[in-house]
Amino acid sequence: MATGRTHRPATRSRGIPEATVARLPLYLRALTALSERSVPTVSSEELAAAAGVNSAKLRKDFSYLGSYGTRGVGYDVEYLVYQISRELGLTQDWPVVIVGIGNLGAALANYGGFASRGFRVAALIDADPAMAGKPVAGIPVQHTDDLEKIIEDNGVSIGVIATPAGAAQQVCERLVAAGVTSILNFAPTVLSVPDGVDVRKVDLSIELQILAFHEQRKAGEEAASPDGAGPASATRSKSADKGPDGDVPAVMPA
Amino acid sequence: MATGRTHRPATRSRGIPEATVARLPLYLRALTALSERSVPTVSSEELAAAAGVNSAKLRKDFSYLGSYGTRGVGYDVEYLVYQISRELGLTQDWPVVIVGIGNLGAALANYGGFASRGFRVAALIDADPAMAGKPVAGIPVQHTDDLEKIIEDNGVSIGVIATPAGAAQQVCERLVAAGVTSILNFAPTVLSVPDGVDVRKVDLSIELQILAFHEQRKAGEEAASPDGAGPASATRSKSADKGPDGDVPAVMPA
DNA sequence: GAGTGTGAATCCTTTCACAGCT
DNA sequence: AGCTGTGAAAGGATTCACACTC
Repeated sequence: MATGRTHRPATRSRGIPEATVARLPLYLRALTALSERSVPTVSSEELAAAAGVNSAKLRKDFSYLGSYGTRGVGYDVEYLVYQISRELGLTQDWPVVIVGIGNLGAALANYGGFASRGFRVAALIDADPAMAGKPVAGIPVQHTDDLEKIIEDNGVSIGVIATPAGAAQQVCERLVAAGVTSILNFAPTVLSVPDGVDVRKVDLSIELQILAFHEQRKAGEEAASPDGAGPASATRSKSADKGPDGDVPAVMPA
Repeated sequence: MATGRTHRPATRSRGIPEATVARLPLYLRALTALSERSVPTVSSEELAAAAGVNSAKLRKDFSYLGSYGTRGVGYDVEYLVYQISRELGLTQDWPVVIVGIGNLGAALANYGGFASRGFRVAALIDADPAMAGKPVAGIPVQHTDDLEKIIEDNGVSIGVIATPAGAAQQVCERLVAAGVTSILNFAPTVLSVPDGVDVRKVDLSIELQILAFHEQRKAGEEAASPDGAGPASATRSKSADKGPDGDVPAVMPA
C-alpha cells in the first residue's frame, strides 16, 4: 500500500466503465455466433436480445468504445468482433496456468472455451507428487516446486487457482511473486494481493446461496396466497421478483 | 418475451438490496470460520477484513437485516450466523439436481461446499445412456428421460445446468416445466426463462476475458513508462489500477 | 423510415461522518 | 472510549427519449 504516487484515476483510465467491460465478452459471444452464420449486420435490438441485455444498455456500452455503428442500419458484425476483441486484449495470446488439478482443475483444463478465445493453457500445476507427469487434457501435470520457473519460462501473467481453500493464499503469493498479475480464484477464500494485481472469484456455493434466498422468498409469497397447493406444481404465473433484468453482478468459487 | 413491464412490488416487503444479498454468503463464510475458532464476537472492522469488504459497507448491509450488533462491542458470531442463514434460507434443506455430468458436472457433484450449506445433491442427470447407473461422487447418474419424474419426486426447485451450450436451453425448459424456479447455468449461452424463474450464470471464459482486459491495460501503462525491462520481472511496485476495492459483480460460465 | 449515439433523468450502490448506545 | 446504525452526500449504472444520420 502507501504508494506515494496517487496517480491512476482508478478504474476509468481510458473511460470504459467496469460494468461495460463485464458485458463485452457477452456481446462478443453473440457476435461470434452471428459471424459463424455469416450474418453481415445486426441492429442493437437484435444483438441485445442475443446477449441477454436491453438495447439501450448495449448502445450505451458501445458508445464508450466509439461510434462503430451506422445509423439506420446497425453494426457490421465482423468489424465489431474485431473491435471488441481488440478492446478486450484477445487479439494476443494469453498463456494461463491452472494450479490445483483436482476435479475442478481437470474440468477447467478440459474446458474448450479457452482456446476459442485467446487463452492457452500453458501448464497444469499440482502439489501431489503422484500426479506429476500424468497428462490431463493432454497436458502433463507439473509439481508445485517448479511453479516459479514455469511462470517465468512461459511469460504467464494470468493464473487460475483451483486448489483447496487452505492452500489458495500461499499459491497466490507464489504466483504473484513470480510475476502473475491477474488471478481467477475458484477457492472459497478471500485472497489478499498487493496493489496492481487483479483478482476475480468464482464461487459456486455463493451463487447457490443467492438463488436460495430468492427461492425462499418465492415460497413465502406463495404461502401468503390463498390456496393450499402442494409443494411442486409448475409455477410461471407469478410475476418476476428479481430486478427488471435479473442481471446483477456477483461472483463465486466452485 | 415481451412481458409488459413487470409491476413494481418486487423486493418490497423486506427490501434487501441485491448487492447486499450477494454479499451475505461472504459474511456467512467468514463468520463460520470465526465460529469454528470459537470466537465469540467480532467488530465490523474485523469481519469486513475477513470477508474482503470495507466496514461501512458491511454495517450498511447488516442494517438491512436488523440491528443485530451491540454498540461499543460488535456482533455476536453465533447469533449472526443464525440470522444470516435464516435470511438466505439455509436453515432448510435444498435438494438440487445437476444436469450434464461431464468434467464440470462431475466436479460440481464432488464439490464439498454443497452439503456444508443447506444444499443436497438429489440427483445427477445426463443424456448419455452409457453413463446411466454409473456412480459419480457416490450418486448414480440417471438418464435425461426421467428428468421430470426426478424433479417432481424430489421436490427440486433449484437446478444446475452443466451441459454443452447447445443442450442448455432445452434442458432449461424441461426443468422449468417440471417445477424448477432457480437455475445456475454453467453453459455459455443466454437462457430465456419465463417470469418468476431466476437464472444465475457462471462463465469461466468471460471471467478470463475481463482479466485479459485489465491485463492488457497494465501492459500498456508499463510500455508507456520510460524503461525497457523484459517481460517477466516480479511486479508489485505499480500502484493499483482496478477500483478501490476490486469487487465488481459480473458472472460467467465454465 | 430505421436505428444509432447521447444528454438528461432515474435508480441503485457505496462512502462519509456522526449521533447514539453500552 | 469504542463501535454500531443510519441519514445524507457522492458516485455509478441503467433507462429514457429524442436529435441526428444514413
